[in-house]
Amino acid sequence: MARKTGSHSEITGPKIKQAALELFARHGFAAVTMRQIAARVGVQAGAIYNYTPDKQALLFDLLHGHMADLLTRWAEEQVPHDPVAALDHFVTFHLDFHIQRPELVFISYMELRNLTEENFKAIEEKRSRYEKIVYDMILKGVRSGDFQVPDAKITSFALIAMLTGVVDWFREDGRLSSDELTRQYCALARQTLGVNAPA
Amino acid sequence: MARKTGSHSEITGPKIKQAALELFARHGFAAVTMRQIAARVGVQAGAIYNYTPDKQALLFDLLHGHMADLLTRWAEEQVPHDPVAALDHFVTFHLDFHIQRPELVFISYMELRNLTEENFKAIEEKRSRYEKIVYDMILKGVRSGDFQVPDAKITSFALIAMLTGVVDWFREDGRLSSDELTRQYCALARQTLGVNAPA
DNA sequence: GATTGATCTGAACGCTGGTTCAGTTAATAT
DNA sequence: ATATTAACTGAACCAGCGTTCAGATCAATC
Repeated sequence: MARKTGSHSEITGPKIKQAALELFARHGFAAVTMRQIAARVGVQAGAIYNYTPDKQALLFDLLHGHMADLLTRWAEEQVPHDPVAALDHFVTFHLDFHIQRPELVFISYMELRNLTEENFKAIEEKRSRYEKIVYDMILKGVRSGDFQVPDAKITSFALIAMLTGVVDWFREDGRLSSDELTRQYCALARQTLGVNAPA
Repeated sequence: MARKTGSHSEITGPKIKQAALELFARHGFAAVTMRQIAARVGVQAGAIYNYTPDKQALLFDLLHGHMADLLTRWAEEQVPHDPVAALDHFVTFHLDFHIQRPELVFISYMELRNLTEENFKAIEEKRSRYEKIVYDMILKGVRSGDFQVPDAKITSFALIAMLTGVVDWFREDGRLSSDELTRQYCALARQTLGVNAPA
């Protein structure tokens, strides 16, 4: 046997990415073998190398695509000028985007150390760009007097951490709908940033 | 050659744990080999098996010890009755404890999936106990009217995430001292929990 | 200073890992 | 129908894995 009936690169390629994503998320990059990925696609291990130069590239493509997607989507957003409205908008966007891709979020945090140095830098650069967006947003609100925080930098980290941490426990079929979740977190974020805080 | 000069189990044992901790934190459990751990201790791989039955136990001991330590320390704390003071006290304790053990915190989150099911349950049980402490603290403050939050459960997750996230970026030799950090986060946590929020 | 037990070496075991590639088959174009 | 190309198999390669263990050496005791 060799080529399978109905085999197509437009099919197999994405299938491999998806299989790799799921397995990396569940067991971790280092613990997953090329043969496991292949088995999930229904193919032999060697076939994967028609689609990726090596295992490392498989991981990098996932992470890089994720970050690129995040930045592109944000760039397409129409951000309100009012700082409080902008905060709500960001919280909604961030939760929405991350909740839809729990596995990618997971491995983007967990598997950074399994990247080569060069690949790591590429991801880190994009991550910093995103963090700067949050930082700038907070700074703007602080300057306008809408936000009141002990330290803008710390608060930006804290905000991202508390938002992104949602993927650790949120389930679509759980107690809260994603709409409710967003509403709750908008309120929580406002409090954290000291909206309406006593002067 | 066989036994090394100056070899002692009281020395080698802890050294192995420490080496495993550092390497697991840096490269991930699955990516670290017994030979790497041994090399760092200055010993052959076989010698490790005088101190641990296998690699899995090495990981579990680290995680289990960490969680046990956390719960024990907290049990020794004298928690104030006033909800706001209790919050400050918790934030201080949590940051302090976690900042002193960044590697353990790291692997306690990252390497859970590399535990056997049985070992995982043991850790998870302790983790839940800790989360319940936070949840109860928040609930108490909400009932007394000192805190105002959209949802106590969500807020407990958000609080833990934003506090624990500190180990991702905090460095002892950075811009902030750990004292300043604690102060900032106490203020931030108060805001997040809606202390002094308008009714 | 001889004996004994704790501590470690060094080599080996069986297995599995990522990766390669010559060969085979399905799809496509002629 | 035939030729060509794209997709995949299956087997192999070798390095490295966790783990074991007989034997060597040091430290402690008497």
